[in-house]
Amino acid sequence: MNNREIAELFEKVAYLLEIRGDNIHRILSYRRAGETIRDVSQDLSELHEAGQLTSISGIGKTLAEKIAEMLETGRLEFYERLVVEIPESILDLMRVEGLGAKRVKLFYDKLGITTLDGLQEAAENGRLRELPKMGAKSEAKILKAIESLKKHGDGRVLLGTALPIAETILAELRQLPVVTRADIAGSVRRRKETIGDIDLLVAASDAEVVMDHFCGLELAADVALRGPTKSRIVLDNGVGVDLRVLPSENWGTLLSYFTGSQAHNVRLRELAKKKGLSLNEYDLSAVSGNAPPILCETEEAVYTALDLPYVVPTLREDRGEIEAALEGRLPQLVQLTDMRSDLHMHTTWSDGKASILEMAQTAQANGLQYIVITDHSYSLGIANGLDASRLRQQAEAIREANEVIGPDFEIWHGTEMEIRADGTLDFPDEVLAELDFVIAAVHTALKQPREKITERILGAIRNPHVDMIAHPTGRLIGRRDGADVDLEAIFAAAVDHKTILELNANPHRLDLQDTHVRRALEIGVRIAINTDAHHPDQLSFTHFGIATAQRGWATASHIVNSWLPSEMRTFLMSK
DNA sequence: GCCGTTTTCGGCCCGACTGTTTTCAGTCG
Repeated sequence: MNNREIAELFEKVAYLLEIRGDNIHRILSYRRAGETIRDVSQDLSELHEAGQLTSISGIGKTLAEKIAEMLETGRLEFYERLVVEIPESILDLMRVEGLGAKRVKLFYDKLGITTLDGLQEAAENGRLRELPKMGAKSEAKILKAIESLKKHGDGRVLLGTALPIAETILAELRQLPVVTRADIAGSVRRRKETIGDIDLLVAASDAEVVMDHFCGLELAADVALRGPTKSRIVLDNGVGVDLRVLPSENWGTLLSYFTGSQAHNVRLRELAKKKGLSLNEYDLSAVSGNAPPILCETEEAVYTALDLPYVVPTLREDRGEIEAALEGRLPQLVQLTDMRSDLHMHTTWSDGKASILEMAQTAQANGLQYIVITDHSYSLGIANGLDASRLRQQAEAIREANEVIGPDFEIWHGTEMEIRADGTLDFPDEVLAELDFVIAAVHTALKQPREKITERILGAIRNPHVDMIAHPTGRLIGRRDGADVDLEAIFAAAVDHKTILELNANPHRLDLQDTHVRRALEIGVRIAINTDAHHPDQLSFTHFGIATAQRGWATASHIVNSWLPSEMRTFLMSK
């Protein structure tokens, strides 16, 4: 079993224990273990072999034994015993919004409901309302939630989808005269790669006006709840948007609280507690005595009150940032303004939508100093890939574009060359030698067994002409899992051969992902943040890559795009 | 089930909203 499968099984165990009515803290241990394991970039099997499973925070003796059992046997006896007691299909019911363990258990115990369809039928036939604490309204809500679940799934969307929506709504609310402050909070602010709910905070002299406007937004397909300080609308795509209208004198604690993550908040509260303070969304108050509560108008003030340096939202995941803050070793994270290049983009020569010059001019307007044009190579026929002859014609076109754009900007010539299914490359060394920068990538046969696909990529890394591996796992978030590659081996080889690995900034990819970046940097891999733009507009994807790099604790010195053209040349010469 | 500068026991965050109650349980974040 791999990390993801182990994480999922622990999360299922947590739900089953919850339905069974087990101790809440035991349940949370399993749930947190699942969440933590999703964040671990190293393979659990490696940690197991090294006897280091319990070095993962939240994994103690018992859970380490269970992980070992799953790794060695591919099964978890504890889970198998649980599903004898409670049918596995019941877990589907927990995915219905508004249903938790208590009601799911009630439906099972009293009506024998074990499936989503069974629940829908019972609701349609008015059988749920006969149960204690249930009524017609609850029944209708459940039907609606089932419909939404069947239509939209769990409703997680890409950051690239959620962020523009959040910014649009925020901009509209800011136009209301009563609004004095407005911010995005939650996972959008932390720039998580996928988003469950959009969280917005507003300070206003009249909450009612804001709520009216919010619930009446054209985007709102449905108003899920409406209170004096909190409302929630649901959009056509199934995404929920929560709005809280709150006072501004304690904006710092509010923004901090609603930005999360929950795990980070828990750590902050523990720190507060050790100082004899209680931290909630409203203030920091003394646990005993009658000192007046501390109001924080800024987040900086919250961290200062806890004797911590400010922790930026992209780090707030309880992945060691609290410890680093306490010890004064928070990283100086890479910023958008550090970027001087984009090393991966396409033009009309292959499957891009704009000319070399259009891409270059947009990149220059975005503040870059140089770019590399990297159209596809010929075996990716679907993308109109270039053969050696067209590649040489393109070299001429790039020379011409350089003349037009003038001396303040450089257009380099490169390729995004296929690593074919058999591991061979699309161009021979003598063709690659003519290029300024060579990317190699896999786009096909991503389902190959681990050893085979890993060896394909390792082969490319070992080729002295290959400067970078693009989107190393090939994942498309929510659509396609990445290839089963041995990233540890790839990171080690990338260091040995001075091969750059890409953090692809396209919001569908974000590959390497944040946890991979973190691990790669520990090993000493050089990372590039590139847009892989197929259109000038997509050159603005860089900020998604920056956010992901920050979530991977990257500083400017880790990111090769911070180098001057001359520095990059020197590096490439040294390979 | 985890964890420890209150360390091997006893904590483990807590407030808003809804629907069903007649004072609160369930769910969510």
